[in-house]
Amino acid sequence: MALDKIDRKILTLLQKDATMPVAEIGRKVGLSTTPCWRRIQKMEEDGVIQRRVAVLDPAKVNVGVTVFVSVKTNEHNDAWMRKFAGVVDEFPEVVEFYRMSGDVDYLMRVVVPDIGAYDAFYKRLIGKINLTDVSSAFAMGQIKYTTALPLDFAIVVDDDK
Amino acid sequence: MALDKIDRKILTLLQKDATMPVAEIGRKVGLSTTPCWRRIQKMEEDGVIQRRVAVLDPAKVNVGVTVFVSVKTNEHNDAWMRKFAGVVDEFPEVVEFYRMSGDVDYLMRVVVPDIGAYDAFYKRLIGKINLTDVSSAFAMGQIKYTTALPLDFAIVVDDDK
DNA sequence: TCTCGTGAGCAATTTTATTGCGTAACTTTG
DNA sequence: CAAAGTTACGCAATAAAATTGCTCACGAGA
Repeated sequence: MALDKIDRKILTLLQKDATMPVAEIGRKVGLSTTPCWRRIQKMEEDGVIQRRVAVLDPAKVNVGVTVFVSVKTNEHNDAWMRKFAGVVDEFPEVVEFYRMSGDVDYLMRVVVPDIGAYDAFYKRLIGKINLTDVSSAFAMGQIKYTTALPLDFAIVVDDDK
Repeated sequence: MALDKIDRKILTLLQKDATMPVAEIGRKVGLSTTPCWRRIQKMEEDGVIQRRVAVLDPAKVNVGVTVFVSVKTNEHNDAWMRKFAGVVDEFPEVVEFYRMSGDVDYLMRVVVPDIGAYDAFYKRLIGKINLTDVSSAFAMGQIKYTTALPLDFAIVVDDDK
């Protein structure tokens, strides 16, 4: 599952634009179409590349507002966590959800059109599961957002190129 | 720029899997290839669809740890904000960056291999820009992560279908 | 040196994307 | 009410890209 320099170049390109023809990717990384294609296939099979998706403009689909919701709880057992996860999964407004260390127990990122919609979401959420300590922080603006992960840390075997 | 029910169905599919052939998308939304293709083109031109990207498995590229970094500052001017934004842009580890209301001024999501790498990142960051009040919260696990935005709020004109 | 395993490339072949053209439904206007 | 324009559809042809089969070259180990 190790990635060499060419693999990482390919991934860098695909993280930016997954519509680029394999022939062009090959050209950019110094490979002909076939071996380049095979490398991509392998990375998909290995699960390094999970999927290819369309990224939409949040404002254009009317979810320009991001809210970070912190949750503290007393229920520190696995069953409750699963239930919470299940509930959250039902809400498409929740685009990210983390179990945290430290001060808060869970953190989620929620996208909505405006404050009013957030309030409606909030009511629906607490209707589905009992949450005691919830705190919401509104983002005034998204300065950076990328789906591209840094590849500088990827495991490498042979990296002389 | 309004989206009807068919457009939203198309977007739902493309947000899940952008490799699906247009013919198949058309079949699923009850349209032949051409009009379906034209709708997709239009949404790309309109910027509703921003891009198509490959999504990688964080663990497989060795950035399995997410850290949320909160920043408070006294510098509440536009120039400083731009500088900060510029600095952050240089760091591929920072995948999201928000200007916040309330308690903290900025919030960023950082992905790294481990605590040690986070510390190294932190040192590099504060070497680039003077930050006084920084607080880091580690995620113990990612329970949900999706690039798919909810389409329930999208602006609609004619939605009788 | 011989043989095997790994990657590369060329040249089909198959799949998809893209375009040209004609038709039907709905709207606007005289 | 009908003519004319606009919009969206579908079929069929064309162009582009993905995918596969086969062969060749290189380096490691017997």
